[in-house]
Parts: sequence; structure tokens; C-alpha cells
Amino acid sequence: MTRKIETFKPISDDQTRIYSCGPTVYNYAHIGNLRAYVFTDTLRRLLNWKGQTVTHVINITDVGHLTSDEDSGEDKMELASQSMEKDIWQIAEHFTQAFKNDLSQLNLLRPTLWSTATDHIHDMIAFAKTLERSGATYILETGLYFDTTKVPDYGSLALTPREGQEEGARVDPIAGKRNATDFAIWRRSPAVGKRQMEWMSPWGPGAPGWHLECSVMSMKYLGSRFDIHTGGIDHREIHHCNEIAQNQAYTSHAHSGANWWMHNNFLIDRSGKMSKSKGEFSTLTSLIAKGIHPLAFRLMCLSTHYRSELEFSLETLAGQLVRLKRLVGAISMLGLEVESKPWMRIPNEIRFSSGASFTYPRTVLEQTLSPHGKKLLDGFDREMSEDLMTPRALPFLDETIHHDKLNAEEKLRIIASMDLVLGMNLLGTRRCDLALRPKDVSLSASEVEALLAQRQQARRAKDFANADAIRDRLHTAGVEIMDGPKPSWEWRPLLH
RNA sequence: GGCCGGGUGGCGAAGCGGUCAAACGCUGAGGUCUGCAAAACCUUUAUUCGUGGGUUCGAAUCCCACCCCGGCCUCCA
Repeated sequence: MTRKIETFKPISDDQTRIYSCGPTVYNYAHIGNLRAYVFTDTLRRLLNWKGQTVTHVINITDVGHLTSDEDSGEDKMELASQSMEKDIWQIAEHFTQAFKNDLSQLNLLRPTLWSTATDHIHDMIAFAKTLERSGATYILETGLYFDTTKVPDYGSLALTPREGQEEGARVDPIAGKRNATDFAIWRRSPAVGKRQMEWMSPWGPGAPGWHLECSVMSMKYLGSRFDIHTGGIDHREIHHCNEIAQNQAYTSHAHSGANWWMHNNFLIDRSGKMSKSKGEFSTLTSLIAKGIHPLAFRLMCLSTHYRSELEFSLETLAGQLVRLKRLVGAISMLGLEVESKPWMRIPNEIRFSSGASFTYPRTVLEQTLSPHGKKLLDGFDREMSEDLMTPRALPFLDETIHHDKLNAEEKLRIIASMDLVLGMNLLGTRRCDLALRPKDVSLSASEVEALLAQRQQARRAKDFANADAIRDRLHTAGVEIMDGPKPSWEWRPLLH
């Protein structure tokens, strides 16, 4: 609440409760959205790694929200429904699945609980009734509103003085609102026309205000006081302030609900932040179509601190892919030197973790470490514990791989432990897994193999002109040839 | 208009008063390997931190001014 870094202390000794603002499922998540969940996953993994059991709730906002606060505004869910000619519920289902699929491709751990807004409408109505009883609300033609002066220190999270704010700088103000910062708790449906999603309520048929769901669901599953609330930085000024106001009015207490509010910064490009409403944006799927592996995106996120803006470009992403390939390649080489051991099952088992602490897997991985190994892990721990300083923690990975005083098995154990937090599946990924076939590439894999065989023949016959011609042809087609004791090849990502 | 935040090598990004002639990754350059390449590996790549002042024994780091850029004040991570 102070915008300062403070030492984290959970409410219960060894348990942390986290609520993360999830997506509104009216479209595919763009990679900027995804950055938020990489951050959240890293936070959760670190807490697990430090011995915490984590209860993690992420919500799915499947209630439509108006594009404008006015009655005439269009509902994003309704809009998507029209353009896709699908039922609004199908829209929500479709994009929810797409979102979860993205997360699993990024190797994110499942939250303890997915919480869907439309499953909690009656919880929201009950919550709103309590707000009404507390005297913090008032009724207008358009619905039930929250009076932000009824709560102590409204907006203190935002550091934005309420004076001087230009109400409706970008949108027409609602008639009758007592304060510029007041917001809707319940949106009454317009007299004419019916929305696909609307519910009966004491304030007439309509839909809950956007801020209501997070207060309701976080409290329902995590209690009125929990540890960490995460979200994008764009939520810091409005959404979270409103959420806090609701929490305060509901509990009749000045506490904001969560002890820590953490906000990740945006992924931006030359034109500014990525935004669904701008129309054009990159999705994980579009990256994959170019031949860029999702884990390269994860690495890119980790190479920047979560509170810094990340300047996105395909070139940078491709660079991270190269880095990942080298990491994974080097780790495979280490694996060649070590025979199969029971501890090697751990990285895979962790992928199905639902919140338990990593204490046991860590003790297995880290038993009998040398002082050198210990030092590397301590350094990694120190940086990660410093507000998730991933860009500083990452070099310890390279240092471990190149260390000249550690044997291969110890290196692998250390890397496996670090990867419990980094979540890049470093031991379970081979270099060849990372080279994805770009979607619009002309050759098929078997055609490549055939050309490669031809080239090998030409080489054996010392017909280098012909061999090189084939290599050039493959190169322009997006194929990289790697000769050696065992000749191989891989797809190059297609940029642009 | 109000309020936040940022400008560091070709790119991404750490650093936030001394150990900074600025971590780390990618790129580039040189080398090893190779028929030549690629991949891999090794070495190397900012006397300088938007501009101009100031504070200080000492500033990328603090202060002031200016110039750019982004975000929030509708929904968005």
C-alpha cells in the first residue's frame, strides 16, 4: 500500500493466499496479457520454493462489460457474440479454453482454483445488499452506485488526488453520480432491448459491475484478509481502488483486504502498450505460427523485471529462442554424462503441483551439494527473493552450466531446483522440441529429409557445388542444416 | 487538463551516491571445428548512461530546468 518494497510475511506461517485478476474472455489473450500470468506463476513458484503452501485463485470474467458507461454503450461480450455469430456463453467458453491452453503451453502451474464470474452472481447480489445496508451506495436510473466518499482514504493505492481529475476525459459522464470516482455495483438493463446475459436482482434485471466480482470471489475463497492480490498496472488506479473500497464497506474496516497489492507492468511495442481494443495484437498462437516456441516468450518475460515495461520485438524474442536453445542444448550435454537417477523424476512431477510447497522436492534435489553449488543457489535465492529479480537470477543458470568445479550431476540438480521457480522445463525439453515448423513454410518435413539425403550423396561424391545449392535452397525455405557426426536440421523462425 | 512512470551499447535489459572504463542475453567481430558453411565452444564488442545546469571529495544514480516517450483518469494484464 505504500508503493515500497517490504519484506513479505504471510498471515499464516507457511501458507500464502493469492488472488490474481484474470482475463475478460471476449477475445484471445494477447502476449501482453500473458505476461501478467507468467509473473503470477513465477511469484507462486517462488513462494512454493521458499516453503509456502499457496492457495492461488484466478478469476475468469465472463460477464460482459460495457464499452462505455452509457446506456448506449456496447457490451464487449455481446459484440463478440454478434461478430462470431455465436451464443454469448459459447464465446466465453471458447476464449476461456483458448486462454487456459495458452497458459499450459507456457508451462504455468494450474491455480488452485479457477473462479468464474457468472458462477457467482448470487454471491455478488448478497455482497451488494450488504454494501447497501452499510450505507455506501445509492440508486440511479442506471443502477446501483458506490459512493466513494463513504470509505476512508479512497484511492490511496493510486496516489491520485481526486481533485483535478477530469471526469469523463474520454467518455461521457453518467448523469446523477455524486462523485466522479463513484462506480457501478449493479448495472440495470436498459428499458428496451435485452442483453443475452442478465440476472434478476433487487435493483432490477441487469448485470454486476465489473469491480464487484473480484471483491466477492477473493473474499469467498481466501477470506476477508488474504496475502497478495496481483493484477496489471492498469488496475492500480481504478479497479483495485474500487475493489478496496468495496472490501472496506463490506467489512466495515479500513483494511484493504489484501496485505500486498502487486502490479506487473506492460509489454509494449513502438506504438505503445498492446491492447485488445486496438484490434491488432500478437497472440501466442501467432508466435507459434512463426516458429517461435512459447517457452522463448516465457524466457523473455523473465529477462525483464516484472515492474518494468518490456519493449517487445520479434527480433528480441527470436534472440531469447536462441538463448533457450543453447541452454537446453548445454543441459542435454550434461545429461549425457549422468546415468538415470530417481531425482530426475521431480521436474516432471512438479508440473502437476496444485499449490503444495516445494520443500520436499528441494531437499531431494539439493542434498549433498558442494560449497560451490550451495553458493550458486544462494545467489539465485537472494536475487529471486529481492522482489522477483529474475533478470539478475538468470545469470546464475549460465554460471552453473559453465562452472568448472562442479560435476555434471550436481549441476543438473542445481538447475532442476532453479527451474522449479523459473518454470522453463529445462530438463524436460530438448533442442529439437524448440524448433517449431513455421506455419507458412513451403516444405514438409519429409521433403526436407529427401533433399538432405540428396545433399549427403552429393557431398560424398565431392560434388560440393550441388550440395551447396541444395543447402541454399533449404536455407531460403527456412531450414537450418547442422552437419556434424550426426547430420541434422531444424526450422528457423520466420520473422515478420 | 490532472496524476504516475520512463529515456543506459546495434537490440532487450540490470544497475538507483563510491567496488561502474556499467551485470546478463541476443547481435556483430576474431578464433576452434568444417570441403566451405551452419550448429556448438572460446575470446571480444559503452572512457559512457536524453540535453543543460547544480549539490557532493565522488553522480547513470540526488536536485532544478528543458526535450522526447509511455501509462492511468471508459473496458483492458
